[in-house]
Amino acid sequence: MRRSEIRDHLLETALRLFNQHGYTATGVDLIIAEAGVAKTTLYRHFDTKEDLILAALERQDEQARDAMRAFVEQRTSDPVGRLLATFDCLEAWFRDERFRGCPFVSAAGEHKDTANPVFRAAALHKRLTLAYFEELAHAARFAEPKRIAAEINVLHEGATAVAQMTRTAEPARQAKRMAAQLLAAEGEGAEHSPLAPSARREDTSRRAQAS
Amino acid sequence: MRRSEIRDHLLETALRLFNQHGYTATGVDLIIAEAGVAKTTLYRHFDTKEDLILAALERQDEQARDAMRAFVEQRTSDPVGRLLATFDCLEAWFRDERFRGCPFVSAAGEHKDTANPVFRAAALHKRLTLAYFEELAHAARFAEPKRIAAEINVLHEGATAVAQMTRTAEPARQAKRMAAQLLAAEGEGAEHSPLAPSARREDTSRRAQAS
DNA sequence: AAATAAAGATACAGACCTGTTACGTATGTG
DNA sequence: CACATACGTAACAGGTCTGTATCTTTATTT
Repeated sequence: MRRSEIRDHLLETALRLFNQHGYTATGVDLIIAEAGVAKTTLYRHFDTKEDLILAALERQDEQARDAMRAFVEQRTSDPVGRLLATFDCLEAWFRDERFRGCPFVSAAGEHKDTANPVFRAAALHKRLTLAYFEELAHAARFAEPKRIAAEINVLHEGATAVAQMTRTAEPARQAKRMAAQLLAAEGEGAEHSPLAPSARREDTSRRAQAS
Repeated sequence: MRRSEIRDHLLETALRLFNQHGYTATGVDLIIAEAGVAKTTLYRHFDTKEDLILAALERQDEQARDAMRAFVEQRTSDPVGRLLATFDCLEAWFRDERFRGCPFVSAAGEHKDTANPVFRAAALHKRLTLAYFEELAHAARFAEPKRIAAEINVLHEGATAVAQMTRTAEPARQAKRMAAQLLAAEGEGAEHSPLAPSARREDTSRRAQAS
């Protein structure tokens, strides 16, 4: 194993254990045992456990957002359809047997101080995710893309929290139906952009019923 | 201080510290120091720290649901208005400087195993809260009270999660607007009950804009 | 082949954690 | 008064945690 491979392997192992047991509850001894690596090796790559947590969160952030982007973009090219497809991505996540709630919300729950670097890393991920929703809402030419994105965001967080407690995938579908209804209502107002509004509205309602 | 008073005082202190720093991060030494009691006293009232956590969660569950009931019932007697008033209760919670996210979601985040008693206590609170929404939705004579309650629930959880990360109260108002829109749309269909539908619809849309 | 860098193994320091034990003190009751 | 009960103080047992120090082994590069 080369140096960078070991670092990657450590991050992947830590990520898995953090998601499985939580951040504080996962000791470095467990991490190195599962990774099959000596403690000196871990501390040569990361100065402290907090540094490891931060690196793991960064990696998780990239993985999660890249995965959603890829999932959504290969699903459809319709902007409104992509906004709705994000909920299918959620559903696939909830169906994963390893799903135990949002790692970033849990990180913020274990490090509640807003000045804490772990909290800030978690909050950054949420801002970047929201920015992606804004990107999609902007592409869909909604009159208020920021508001639409914030609404989608609330539905995402709500579905994730409910799924964390119930351990079912249903909240994703429910949130998707709610999103479809809200987006369809947006299309009816006069404030909507003129770009092919009737076609998109039709398309939206179709997606709302399907899948 | 009588025995029951000490127990109450310990629970209140533990509750405050758990919400401030998290469950694992709060040691019993800190709890007894803040409560001004000896360690033997704590362990005479609670066998283990987990028992203390469970008792604290039970207390928090009662307090939170009682507070929401009281808040909502003194606000209005209109069932739909009460469903919407739950979001005002949320907003007041978010405005509290001590707000650091939902303690039950955090508890579930620190004890991710569904067999863990702490997780189960947190999940129970969420089921009871959902039952209250169902009660309100039933009183509002919606055709599908369970679905309505689940939707309100998703919006509550979403607003809470977003507020946890942003530390603003805005998500409560946003979720309330979304709820108002969804509930108003419910009233328009033929599946709605015949009991004074137009009056309630009017009332609902008014609440949606106000406050 | 020698030199250099990285990883493994092991032990341990020092702090912190939960939970217990022993003993003294205050209060109220028979 | 005698006794029971509850709480306080203090020390500590036993474990776990993060992080370090020492030494050996492996692998790569020159």
